[in-house]
Amino acid sequence: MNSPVPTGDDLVRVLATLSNPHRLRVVAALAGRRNYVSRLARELDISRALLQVHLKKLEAAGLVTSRLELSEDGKAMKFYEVNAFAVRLTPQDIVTAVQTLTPAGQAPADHTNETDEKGAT
Amino acid sequence: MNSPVPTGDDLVRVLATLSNPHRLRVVAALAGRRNYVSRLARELDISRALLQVHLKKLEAAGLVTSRLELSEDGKAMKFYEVNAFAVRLTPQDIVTAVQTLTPAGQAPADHTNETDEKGAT
DNA sequence: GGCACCTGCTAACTTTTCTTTGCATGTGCA
DNA sequence: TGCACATGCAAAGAAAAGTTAGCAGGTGCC
Repeated sequence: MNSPVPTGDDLVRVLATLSNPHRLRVVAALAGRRNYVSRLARELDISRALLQVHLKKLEAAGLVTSRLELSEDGKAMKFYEVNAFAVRLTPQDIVTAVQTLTPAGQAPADHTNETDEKGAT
Repeated sequence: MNSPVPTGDDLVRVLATLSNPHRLRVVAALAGRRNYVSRLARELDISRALLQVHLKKLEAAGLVTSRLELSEDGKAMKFYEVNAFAVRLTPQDIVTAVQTLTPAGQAPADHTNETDEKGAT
């Protein structure tokens, strides 16, 4: 894990991710039961391509997790499930979060491909 | 008030509003003490025009309130203060919120100019 | 082989959001 | 009058996000 306590940048990322109706619906759908991409797309009635993009964002924000599995008949299926999370948003929480916000103008670190680096700095 | 319980659309609006570093900083700054536009702009070191746009969004989302006041020396100053709010975000909360989401493709009602309509429907 | 499933990618387009620039108004004061 | 400080707004450009369309690959089965 990166940091046990979410930084301001993390918060921004999570909020940005959840501020989209499609993604909200995806999370809600997965909260019931895990599902694989094609089926979820049919159930939500959106294109698979579109769903894939949203799922990637959700995963990048750490809100869902994917797992590639092989069904009995040998087909590759990517299952997604929601991670447990709980964000509280009050003015005071924001005061705290802002303290760990990357200063304007700088890139807030890319959490896209981060398995688990352990730097010895 | 419109509805005591925030609808899914409200949630999306709030999250979209708070998913911006500038606006997060504004909320944090106002959480300490209320302030007027020009001064706040100087303190946050952003242009007044930019701040104004962000403040409008925050107000539209119901997160801050503005009040035009006249200083002792007669100058008009617009003070902003944060409203108390508390949003909880868990998968389960999202399941609930999604139930009151405007179906895709439709306009989610414009809360921009809403003083306090009381419809007799 | 042809069809029905599954995944993954990207180029291109549309839409939304963000930000700057510039000008308008008003006050008080030297 | 000219300067400092306050507000407000809109046009226009730049950047980011959302969406579609089309292609690739793979498996199993009739």
